[in-house]
Amino acid sequence: MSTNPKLSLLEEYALVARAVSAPARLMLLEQLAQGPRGVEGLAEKTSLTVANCSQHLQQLRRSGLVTSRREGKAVIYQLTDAKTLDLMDLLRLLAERNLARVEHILRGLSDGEDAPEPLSRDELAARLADGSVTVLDMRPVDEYELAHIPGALNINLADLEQLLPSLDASKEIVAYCRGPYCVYSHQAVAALRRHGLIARRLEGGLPEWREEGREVKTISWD
Amino acid sequence: MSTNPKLSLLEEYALVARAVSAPARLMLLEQLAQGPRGVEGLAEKTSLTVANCSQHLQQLRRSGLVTSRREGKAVIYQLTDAKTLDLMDLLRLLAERNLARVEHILRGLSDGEDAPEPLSRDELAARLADGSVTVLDMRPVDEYELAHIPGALNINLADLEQLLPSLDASKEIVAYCRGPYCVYSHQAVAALRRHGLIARRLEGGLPEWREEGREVKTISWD
DNA sequence: CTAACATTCAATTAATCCATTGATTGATCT
DNA sequence: AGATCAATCAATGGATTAATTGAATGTTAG
Repeated sequence: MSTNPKLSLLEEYALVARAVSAPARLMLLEQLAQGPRGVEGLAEKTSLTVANCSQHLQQLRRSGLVTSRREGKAVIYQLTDAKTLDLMDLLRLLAERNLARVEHILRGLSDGEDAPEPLSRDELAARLADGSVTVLDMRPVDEYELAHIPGALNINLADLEQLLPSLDASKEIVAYCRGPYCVYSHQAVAALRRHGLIARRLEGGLPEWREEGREVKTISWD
Repeated sequence: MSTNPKLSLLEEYALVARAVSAPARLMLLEQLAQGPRGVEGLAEKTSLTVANCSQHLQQLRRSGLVTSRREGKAVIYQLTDAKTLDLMDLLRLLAERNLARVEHILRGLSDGEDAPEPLSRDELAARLADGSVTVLDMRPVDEYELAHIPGALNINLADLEQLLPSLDASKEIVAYCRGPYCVYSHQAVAALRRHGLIARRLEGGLPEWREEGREVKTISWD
C-alpha cells in the first residue's frame, strides 16, 4: 500500500492484472467459464493440489474476478460476471497476436505473392450457412480446443498432405489461423494450391472472428 | 517455458497480464496513452530512474503492448494499438467496481431510501447538450484527472458544503462516481437535498459511461 | 457428541521479480 | 577519432510469490 493516492489506485488495477498473471489461475478461470464448480472439482480438472487450488481461488476472489458461496460442506466458486470473460478474451487476443507476429517476422514472410484475395468474414459466414466451403483451422490443437469456427477441421501443416485425398475438390477451401500475421494459413493455402485445389485464406484470424461476436465452438477440455 | 503445449499457451497469456501487473508499468502506459515518448521523458514523468524505466519498457515491449523505434539517439516507445488501451480500460473498470463494492458493503448502504430515481445516461447526454444541468464528479481527484464527463466539476464529499453557495439553485444537479455500488454520489445527493437543492444520481458511474463509448475528458497529468 | 469430509490456514522452501548501481553500447556532433 | 548523450546491460540484495506439507476450521451425517 502506498501513501500516494494516485499510486495506490494503480496498485488496485495491478492487483486485478496480477490475478490473471499466473497460468494456474488462467486454467481455473477457463474451467469456471464453463460454470460454477467446487474446489475439489477444480483441483482435479487442473491437476493442482487442493490446497494450492484453494489459495489460487482466494486470490481470484480478492481480485473480484470470481465470487464464492457455501453450499453444504462445499464451497462453490463462479465468475463474478461477463467482464471477467472479457478480460480473458482480451488477453487471448493480445497474446495470440504476439505469437503470430513473432512467427511472421521470424519467417520473413511477405504477403505479396501470387496469393488470391482473402475471404472476408462476412462472406465466410454466409457460405458456412449454405455449406459451400470446407474450413480448415491451422492452429495448434490446444488453441483449437479452446475455441474454433463451427465446422472447422483442425489440422497442422505437417499433416496437411495426408488430409489431401479426403478433401472434396469441388468445394472451395478456406484456411485460417491466429490472425493477419500468422503464417500457418498462408502456407496451407500455398500448399493446397500447389495440389490444384481451390483455396483461400480467411481475412484476419480467429481472434478477429470472435471479436466481431461471431459464433465459436468450444470443447470442454479434459 | 513448459513442455506442455496447453500450458505454454497459457503462459503466453500470463505474460501479457504480468506486463500490466506492476503500478510502474501502468504509469508508463498512462503516459504512452498520450502519445509516443522517449525513455528519458517517461522516466521523468513517472519519477523512475532511467535504467529502471528502460527495463519496464522492455518488459512492455516483450509483452507486445508497446513497440519501439530508434530516432537518432533516442528510442521512442509507443502503444502498439488501441487494444492496449482496451486492456487498461478493462482493468480500470474491474478494479473500480471492486473498490466501489467494498465501500458499499463496508458502509452497509441500501438503495431503498427516499432517494429519487437516478438519471439515465441517455438523459444526461441530452441535458449536457442543452446545458440544463450541473454535473458533479464525486470521485477522488486522481481518478477525475484520468477521465471524467466533460463539464463535470470534481469535488469530494468533505468539501461539498463549501461549494453549496456557488451552485446554481435553478439547475438540477447530477452527481456520479465510480459505479452503481459507489457511495460517494449517494451521499452527495442526500447532502444536496438536505440543503434544498434538486439533485439526482447518474445511473451507473464513469466506467459505465465510458463503456458505452460516450465522450470523456482527460487531463494530461504533471 | 463423534466421525468424515471439504476447505482453509500456517509455515517452509525455491523461484521470481523489482530497484539500484555502475559499466557498456550505439548514435551524433565537432 | 574523441567527446557527449541516450539507452541498455549485468550484477546485486531485498521483497514477493508459488508450491508443498501438515494442522485447523467448519459442515453434515450417524
